[in-house]
Amino acid sequence: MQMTELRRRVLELLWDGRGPTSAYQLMEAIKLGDSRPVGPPTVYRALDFLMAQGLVSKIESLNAYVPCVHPEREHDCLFFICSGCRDSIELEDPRIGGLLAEAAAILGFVATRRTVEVAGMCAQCIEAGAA
Amino acid sequence: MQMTELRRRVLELLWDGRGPTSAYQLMEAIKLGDSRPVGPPTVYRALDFLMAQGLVSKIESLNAYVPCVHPEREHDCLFFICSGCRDSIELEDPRIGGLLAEAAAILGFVATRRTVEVAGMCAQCIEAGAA
DNA sequence: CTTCGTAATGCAACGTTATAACATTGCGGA
DNA sequence: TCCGCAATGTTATAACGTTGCATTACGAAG
Repeated sequence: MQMTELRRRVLELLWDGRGPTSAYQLMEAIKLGDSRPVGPPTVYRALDFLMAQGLVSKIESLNAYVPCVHPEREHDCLFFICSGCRDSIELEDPRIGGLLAEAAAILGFVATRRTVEVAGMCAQCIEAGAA
Repeated sequence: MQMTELRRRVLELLWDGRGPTSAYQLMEAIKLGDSRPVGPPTVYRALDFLMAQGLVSKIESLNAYVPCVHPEREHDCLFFICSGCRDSIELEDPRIGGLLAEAAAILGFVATRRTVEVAGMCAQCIEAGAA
């Protein structure tokens, strides 16, 4: 048993949402959207599942969640988070993963998860003159 | 007016603590240590100040705080966080900053803050057989 | 086609992290 | 002296996340 209605719904909401979405925003959207409201544990379980599948990532510095752009590939996500439009841009750069792996190797550290986030302002928001 | 008694106290507690320390742990330590208890805003304000000075970093994936190892230099912190001993190792690798700057430049993104965290297990904990 | 095991969800309560809004204190300079 | 501002105190509340246990749904073994 895997991709259920609820989990699909959460994933759709993440795709529809503009930018990183918090678990409580998802709860709210579910309550408003279809009928049946759900509690925090339900949403967090769905998110855990989706993250385990590599379909969703958590933006740690926002406590919010985004769909991954390349669910099919092994992903090594790298996020640029704009404080103007509140949206995030996901990139991939294998070189960063390489450097982190190298540093880990020197330390004898076995890595299981990575978080790489850059906060700032995107080109459009700068253009638009958001100070 | 700058480094006050309270702020110094918080910084000392971070240095004394083993590994990343949460704001509420700091509050607790202050309450136990000297006399006067403080509220959450006070601790968060002290942490904000210390982070602005580059003396402290927040580990976003733990919602906890650590003193920076090289407060004097421009720092581009990179953390390895061990799930065994709950401690973190701070490194510097200008090449990672370089790659992030390069990616930002391509996007036209102006970066103001970076978060690079690797979760996993450190050499000692692996040695000690922590599964 | 029933029974059983397990994955998934529902639900209530609680724990943890962080901020808002406003009052108070203390110290330096006009 | 009195004003102004940085820092802190205080209260309440918002936001994020988890524990523990009950219930439902569904597929496989008998």
